[in-house]
Amino acid sequence: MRKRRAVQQEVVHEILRNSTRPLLPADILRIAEGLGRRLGVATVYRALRALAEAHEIISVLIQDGPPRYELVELGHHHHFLCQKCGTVFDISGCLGKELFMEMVPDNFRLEGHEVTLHGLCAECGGH
Amino acid sequence: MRKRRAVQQEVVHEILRNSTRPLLPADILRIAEGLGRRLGVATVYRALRALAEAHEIISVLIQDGPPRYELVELGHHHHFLCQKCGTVFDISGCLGKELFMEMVPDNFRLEGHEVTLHGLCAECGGH
DNA sequence: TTCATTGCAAAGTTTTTGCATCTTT
DNA sequence: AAAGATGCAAAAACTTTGCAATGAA
Repeated sequence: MRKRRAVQQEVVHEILRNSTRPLLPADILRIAEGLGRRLGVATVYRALRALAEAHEIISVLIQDGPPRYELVELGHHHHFLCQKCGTVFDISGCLGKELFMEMVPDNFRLEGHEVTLHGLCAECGGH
Repeated sequence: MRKRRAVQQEVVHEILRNSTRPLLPADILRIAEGLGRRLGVATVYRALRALAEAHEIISVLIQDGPPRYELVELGHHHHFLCQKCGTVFDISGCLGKELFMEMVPDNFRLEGHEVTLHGLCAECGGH
């Protein structure tokens, strides 16, 4: 595995490491700014692409929005989008790959799955 | 419900109706071209937005690509992305909302869910 | 005629790339 | 010095908007 010496790439990685939810490139820029680290947009996108290729992060696609990124080391989990406040929550726990096997057409090979739930979070009046 | 008189919007709707999988705006342009119907890009995007607002179509987000669109009338189902050829297949059948209930944090309200499977399709060597 | 729809081109967003400069080894 | 990382600005990809022309009622 390649060593990641690059200073700014490390900043991106660290920001993702300190987040409890998937982040947008713009979030990363903003957070870096707050930390006093100035990042160029290009650097953020390049770092995200490099990290994604190294399988250290994955992109999370949520309805009607650009991709967000989070660490692979968080492990397999899913997401919940609050339709009111727009927050994306990490959901721990997974029903298991086996369950999805039966959905796959014959002769297809299932490599993975993603589940995105949506509704209202507790804050926004879930109950 | 508003009547959709617009000719070109109807073309977009018809193209979606005749598709067995979710389409990209670019797919729609290309197919329309093949049908001898010339559509402006703007018209396609406007039609898609109008149809989406009328809840006649939904957007389907797949890893690493812009949104694709398909008819709501296809009913609740999920998708399979072939990682080799990039085709997105409609998967009939759903495990049922109940299964996902247990994944939702307390006090959240679950409104819906999406499942995206990925792997290899039969053509690409699933087995 | 009147008003919504359409196409084209301009403008907006978001992401990528070219290139000169700066770092790290 | 060599190789790679970075920032900036230009370019590219994708989507939306302004506006004059068109088409349906």
